Amino acid sequence: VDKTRKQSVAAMISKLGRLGTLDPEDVAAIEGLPWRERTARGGSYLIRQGMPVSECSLLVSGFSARSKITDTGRRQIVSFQIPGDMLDLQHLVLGYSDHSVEVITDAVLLWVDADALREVAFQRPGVGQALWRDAFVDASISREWLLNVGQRPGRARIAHLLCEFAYRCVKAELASSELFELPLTQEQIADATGMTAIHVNRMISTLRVAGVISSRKRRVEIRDWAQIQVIAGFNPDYLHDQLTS
Amino acid sequence: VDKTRKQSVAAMISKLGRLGTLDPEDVAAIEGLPWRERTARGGSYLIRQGMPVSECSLLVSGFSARSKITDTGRRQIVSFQIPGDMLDLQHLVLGYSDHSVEVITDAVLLWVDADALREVAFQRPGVGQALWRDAFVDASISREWLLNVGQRPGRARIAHLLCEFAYRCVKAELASSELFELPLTQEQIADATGMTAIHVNRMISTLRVAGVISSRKRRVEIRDWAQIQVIAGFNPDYLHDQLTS
DNA sequence: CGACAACTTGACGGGCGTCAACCGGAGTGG
DNA sequence: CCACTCCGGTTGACGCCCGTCAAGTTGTCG
Repeated sequence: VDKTRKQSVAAMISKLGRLGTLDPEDVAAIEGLPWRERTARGGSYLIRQGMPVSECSLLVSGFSARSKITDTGRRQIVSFQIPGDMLDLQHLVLGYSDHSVEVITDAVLLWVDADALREVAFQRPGVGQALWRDAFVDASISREWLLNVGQRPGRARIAHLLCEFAYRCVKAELASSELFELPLTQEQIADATGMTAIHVNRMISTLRVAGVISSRKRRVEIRDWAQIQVIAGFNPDYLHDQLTS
Repeated sequence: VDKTRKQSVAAMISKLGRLGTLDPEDVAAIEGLPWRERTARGGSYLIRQGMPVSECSLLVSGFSARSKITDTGRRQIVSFQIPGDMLDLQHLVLGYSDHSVEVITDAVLLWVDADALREVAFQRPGVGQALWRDAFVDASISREWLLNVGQRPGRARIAHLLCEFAYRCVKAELASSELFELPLTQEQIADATGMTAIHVNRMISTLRVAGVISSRKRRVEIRDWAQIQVIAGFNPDYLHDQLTS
C-alpha cells in the first residue's frame, strides 16, 4: 500500500512539474507532506456543497466532477477533473465548499491537510507558483465553459466538451488523440452543457451520422479531428498548457 | 495626482484587509509597490483576449467586465468587477490573457508589475492569502454563473444577476441594498446571462409589473428583496464573504 | 434470465431567438 | 432653440431549438 502511495506522489509531482519548475528541494517538500491515500467508488461524493472542508486532494487515477444545484433541484456540472488534477485547491484559503465533488469512476486520491500544504506553498515559491497556475487554469476553464453554455448551440457544446476532454487527456498522456475513454453518461454530458439528456442524445447522433465521431459504449473515437474543432469552435489557448507565460 | 493615488492605494488595502488579516508590515509592503494610476473611458478595452500581459491591476472606481467571444462572434460576459476588485490577478502566473477586459464606465485603476506583486505575495503570507482568497472567490462566482446560465430560466437569470450585483455593491459599501446604480445596458445583461437583449427586456418587464423591481434609466430599485431572492434562487454563500473560513 | 440503468426514438409544445418597426432621451451642430 | 442623429429601450409577429412526456430498445450484471 505504501508503495502505491509513493507512485501516486510521484505522479502528482510530475503533474506539478509541468505547471512550473520544481527544484529538488521543492520536490522533497511535497514528498514530505503527510499525504493520505484514499480510494473512492464511482458515484460517491467526496464533498457536499456547503460543508466545511480543511483538506486538499489530488486525483491520482479515475475521474471526478464538480457540481452545483439550484434551489429547484437542477444540477450543473461545472468542471471535470482527470488524473493529476487538484480537486479542491480553494480550501487552502476558503473553509466552506460552494460546490459538490463527485467521483464518476472508481478513483484513487491523495489527501493532505490544507494548512500543511499552504505552509509549503508559501515557503517554497516554486511549489506555490505551480499551485497558483493550477488554480488559474481551472478558473480559465470555467470561463470557457460559461462561453460554451451561454453562447454555443447544443451540438457545438457537446463537440467542445469532447475536444476539451480529449485534449486534456492527451496532454496528461492518458490517451491518444483519436480514441479515448469518455467516462460520462449522456445525462452527465447534459448536466455539464446545460441541456437535457434527450437532446444530448439527438446531437450526438448527428455528430455520428456526420462521420465526425463514432462511439460505442463509453469509448469515443474522433474520426475527423479537424471538423469537430470547427463545429466546436475549439481553441485550446484557454488551457494555458504552454509554459511560455 | 499623487494624493488621489494614495487614496486609491488606501482603498485597495481596505479591500484586501477584508479578505484576510494584514499586519502593518503587510500594508507597508503593498504601499511600497510601484503602483501606477491610470484612468480609462467607459467602453474602452484594457486587455484583449490572446494578448500577452505582465501586469496586474485593481479597479479603484468604476465598473468593468471580462468577456470572451466565440469564433462565430458571439460574446459572453464572464464576470463583472466593482471598485476594489482585482481585474487580472491570473497574470501573476499566466502570461497570456484568455479573455478581454472592458471598462464599462469611466474608471480609475492602479497597475503594478506582476513580478513585483508576486514577490510580495510570497514574502508576506498575509498578502498572499488575501490574493489567493480574491482569486478563489472569483472562481466561485464563475461557477455560480455557470449554474445560472446553464440551469435557470431567463427571468431567474436576470434576477440572480441583480441580486449578486446588489449584494456585492452593498458589501463594498457602494450602495444601499434597495437602490443602486446598475451601469449595464440590456445588451450587456444579455451577454452576461446568455440571452438576447430583446428577451432580457421582456423578462425585466415581467419583474417590473410584478412589483419586484422598478428601474428608470440605469437606476434599479429592488422593491421586494425577499421575492427577488426566491425568483433568482439566490444564496450568497458562494460569495464567501464570511471570514469564518 | 430477470432487473435496472443507459440509450434511443417520436410527438408535441413552449421559451426564447430573430426580424422588424417604433419610441424616447442625450448629445451635436446649425 | 430646434432639427438631426444615434444609441438604447420597447413592442409585436413568427418560428425554431430544445424541453417535456412517453414508450421502447439495448446492454450489463446479478
